[in-house]
Amino acid sequence: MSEVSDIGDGDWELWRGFVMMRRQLDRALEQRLQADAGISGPDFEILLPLFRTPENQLRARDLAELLGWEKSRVSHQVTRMAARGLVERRECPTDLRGSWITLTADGRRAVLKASRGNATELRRLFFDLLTDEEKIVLAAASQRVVDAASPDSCRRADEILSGVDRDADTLAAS
Amino acid sequence: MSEVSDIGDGDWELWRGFVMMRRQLDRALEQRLQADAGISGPDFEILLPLFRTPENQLRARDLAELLGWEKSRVSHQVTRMAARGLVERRECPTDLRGSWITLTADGRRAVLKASRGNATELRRLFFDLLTDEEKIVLAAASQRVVDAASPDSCRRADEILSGVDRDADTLAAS
DNA sequence: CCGGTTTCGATGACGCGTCATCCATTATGC
DNA sequence: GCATAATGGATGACGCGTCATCGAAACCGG
Repeated sequence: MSEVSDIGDGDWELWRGFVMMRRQLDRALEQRLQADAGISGPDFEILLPLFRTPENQLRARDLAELLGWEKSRVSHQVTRMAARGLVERRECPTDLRGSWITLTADGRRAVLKASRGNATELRRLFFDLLTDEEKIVLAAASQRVVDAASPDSCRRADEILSGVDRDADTLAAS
Repeated sequence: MSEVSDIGDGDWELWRGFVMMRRQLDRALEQRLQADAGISGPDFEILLPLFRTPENQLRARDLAELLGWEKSRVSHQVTRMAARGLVERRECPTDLRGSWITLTADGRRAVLKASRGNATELRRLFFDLLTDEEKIVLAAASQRVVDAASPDSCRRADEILSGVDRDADTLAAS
């Protein structure tokens, strides 16, 4: 019989810790944003690039690429945020298909209220807990995973997994 | 005007890569599950403990604690899965408030079809990309972050950030 | 036994995220 | 110039996840 799994116990342990870290981190940051500025994480992700850009406005398309979001996600998010007055949609004169997303005064206020707490929390729960060496390791690992998981390499996955879907009776243990 | 925080460029770079890694990883695993067994990540998280348990059934409460989910999340998820025939709800004789969640034959088939590809993808996109040293670093870092973000330490965060004028925020919010 | 409290779980509302679809505009090839 | 594709973006449907609320059953101190 084959192994219980081709993933070792130590690796499962690592994965579990990794998932937990993400969950806790996201939860803490989200709560801080909500308490400080009444906005969500996705709200802040949109607001920050708008705030940093000279004219406080970006094309939806650029926003999508900047954040790695799908276009439809940007559109939905902007719709919700526009309803709350954090951003505004404007037509694009040079490309009539396009639309500019611009920061409103309320949006600017929200960024300012959110930034301090967000940065502090990020430092407290992440950056301050890592040594410089660990940061380098993490950055390198992240890059490798991103490269491996990028659409280009998905075909490779299909090849690897193209065999029979033999039963995986790999789960009875814990 | 471009400075909104005390976090260095290198750290922002790290954070961005980290976020990207999580997104890509989740997306790839999700797609693999969908292609192999027609189920989602949350579906799989529910099915796996049910599969591993001797009687193939668990109390909703235990499922919640096992996964670290809220009870309402379990309830919603089970409702959706029951509608697709992956699990069944049954009344609990010994505690009339409770309910057993049981694995159906379809649910069992789904687990079997999903497990292999999920493990392979996890290895390809994560474990195989990390050296043993990197795994140790990552595990240690994860543990540190989890400890820092655990509910116990949340009060410490409030103290640290208590200098902010949070009163004005609440007034402007609603 | 009885009234308060806690636990179990379902439910509705709402924001998030993806997918499929659609339409208008712009780019491209003949 | 014109047909055809490609792009930018909006929209609806649907699953995911949280929060607040609810009712019912169990627990617990008198």
